[in-house]
Amino acid sequence: MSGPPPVGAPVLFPLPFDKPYDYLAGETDPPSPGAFVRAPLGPRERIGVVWRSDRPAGERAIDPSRLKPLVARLDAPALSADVMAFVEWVAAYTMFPLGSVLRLVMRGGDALRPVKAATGYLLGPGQDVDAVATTPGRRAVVAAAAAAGAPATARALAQAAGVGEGVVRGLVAAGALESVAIDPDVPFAPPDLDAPGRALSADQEQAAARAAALVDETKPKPLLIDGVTGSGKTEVYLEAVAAALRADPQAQALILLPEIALTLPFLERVAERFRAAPAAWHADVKPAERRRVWKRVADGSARIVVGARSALFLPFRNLRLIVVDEEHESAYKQEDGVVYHGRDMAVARAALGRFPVLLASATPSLETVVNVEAGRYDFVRLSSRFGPAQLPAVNLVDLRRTPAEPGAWLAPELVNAVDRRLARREQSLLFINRRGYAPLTICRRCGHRMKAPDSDTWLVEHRFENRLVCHHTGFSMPKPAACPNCGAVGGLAACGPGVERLAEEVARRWPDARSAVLSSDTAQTPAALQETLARMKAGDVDILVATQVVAKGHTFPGLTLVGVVDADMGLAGGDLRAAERPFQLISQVTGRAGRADKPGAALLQTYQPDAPVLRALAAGDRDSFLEAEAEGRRRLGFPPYGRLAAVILRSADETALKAAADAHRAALAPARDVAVWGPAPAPIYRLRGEARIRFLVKAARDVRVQGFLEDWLARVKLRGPVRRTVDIDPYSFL
DNA sequence: AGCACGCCGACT
DNA sequence: GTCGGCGTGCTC
Repeated sequence: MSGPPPVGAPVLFPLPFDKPYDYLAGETDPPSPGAFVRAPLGPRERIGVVWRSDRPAGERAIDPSRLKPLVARLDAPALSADVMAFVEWVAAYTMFPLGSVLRLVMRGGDALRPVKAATGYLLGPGQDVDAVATTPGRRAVVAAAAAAGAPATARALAQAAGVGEGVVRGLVAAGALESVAIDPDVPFAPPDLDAPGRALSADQEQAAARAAALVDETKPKPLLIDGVTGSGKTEVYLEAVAAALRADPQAQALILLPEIALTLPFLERVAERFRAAPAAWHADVKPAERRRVWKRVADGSARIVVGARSALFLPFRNLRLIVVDEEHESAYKQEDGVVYHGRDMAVARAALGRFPVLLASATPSLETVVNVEAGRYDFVRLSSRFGPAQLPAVNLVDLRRTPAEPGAWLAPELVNAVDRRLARREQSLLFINRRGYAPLTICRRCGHRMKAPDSDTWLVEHRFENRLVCHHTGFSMPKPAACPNCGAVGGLAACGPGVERLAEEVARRWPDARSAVLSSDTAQTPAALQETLARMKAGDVDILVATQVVAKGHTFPGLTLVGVVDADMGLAGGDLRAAERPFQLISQVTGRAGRADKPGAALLQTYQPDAPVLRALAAGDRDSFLEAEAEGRRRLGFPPYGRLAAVILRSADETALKAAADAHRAALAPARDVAVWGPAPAPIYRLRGEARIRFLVKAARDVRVQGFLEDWLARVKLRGPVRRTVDIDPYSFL
């Protein structure tokens, strides 16, 4: 039998495969790259994506007789060439399999399964609406149905009209509303691009114009929007979003935020600016809404997406702008599964798509600052605060000279400062970046420190729940009455302060003040968190005790004092950003004070008042801090002046782990401008029952470290129960 | 990721 | 003698 050769289609699956598999496609009208298809894989069928077929012919070593035909083509918009190119780039950069990266794109891919229709309602034709719209509630529903212009669900109508669903059903029964089958994944309302934004200052106006002008460039550079807290970065980049969407009626824009900053008030702010709710994508979005967002991003009708880092992998049809807010946040680093940095991937995504990316921060990362200095990024600076607010004066409290009383954590100077605020009816914020009651529990009798059973981590007491919790693995246990080591009863003592313990001290010192605690803890629901924030904003809280959940874009008009209980936190860590992070965190927190017409003050308690980080903070001198920090990293050849990658070996079997580490060491071949440190035990050696050993690869900036790693790791055969992961540009060294 | 195949311990 | 542990390898 002869004839035209069978038409093959390479299909990539959302599985840890590093290449697509080939299938037989129909000879007429074969599916084009990006199409979603169902194909047999082993004993079952899977959904995959038709991938680009530009691989060299030699790679297709498979016997053509083994090719199976595709089962079906799915009725979904094809993945854009942009997204496919991004998947390939991320896989190559992070050294994770191509299919694992595709999997990130297909999370929310329930949207590919057919859903049963929902019931929508619209005003029945020729009905005497006035006759049945007899109550205010009914009239409101009729008005909402008329305003919707398209069939809407009973729930949407009831919500719009501010009544219960029963009212809607009543109108249906009365024949005023007609029911039709609709897609349950209702489209997002289009943004109103003509709606005026907030009034802008001259500074903001200029920055917004710079950002908006990038939309017309064919190969725009990333733009850093550098401005102190309260300088109005959000207004600026929302104008750029408007410009991008106006320039192209199909364009989509993505605003990335660290998960923790992605709050309802922020979404409302975007909704207010564009008179339409944006699509939101973060961990708390429920499955049905995820499906809706995914589908509407894929068909291009969701034009503004606000999301956490994983939103980068949504199947945008025509993404034309990305904003990375709080660019410096380490929360952009994804540590599980495919390891990537959201900010860096956003920059790559924009470069591949040749569209602008805006990085916004009050305390830009050193990486970004260096990119600006090297001319790879542009920047605009918003120097003055909008309105009358002034930056707080920052003073250090030297705990060596004026310590807190035994069993307390607030030094006299800070106590007095709070007293003065209370007398003036102003608000204070006490910041401590430690959740729980006490970071360490120790037996007074034998000195035993309470550890997680399967990890080398301290257990943190949470007094509300009376449990000991590991903040790294989530392990928790009831607080025992007796020491598990020596059996002494009642000897377990809390060591050091956590947010709960500080709240206890506040309640003891100022029993008549209205105080509140803000922490991202399991004991607090998101709703409770929002409520506390609202009370703080309204001035109904005198003293707020908070962890870093507060160090984000909230504004508290009555706040005039920020006390940082332990400004030394993080200074001692063995990590290369040890100094940078507290600087950013403390700058953000002190940025809370003095938003309105009252000048604010910040007091930082420290045992190391001479540390460069703290001196820079007290002097309000970000640039000299960054300069000192840059110098240190340059000397060591660390990022951003050099490249860093970590290779982590994990196993429950320590003998096998050590053997694997030795094998890796032995397989090393010297390479130009590359140094490999290790094997060394990871700082937390045991985690979740696995021991971890780490190599650190340091390379010059112009070395492709991935190539070095590929060569090296290919020479080591992984044996037995040892797992290996590669982390390009590691952040946390844990 | 699943799922099957394959070679060593305690059970109806 | 088998059931089943999960290490290893494959899926076009």
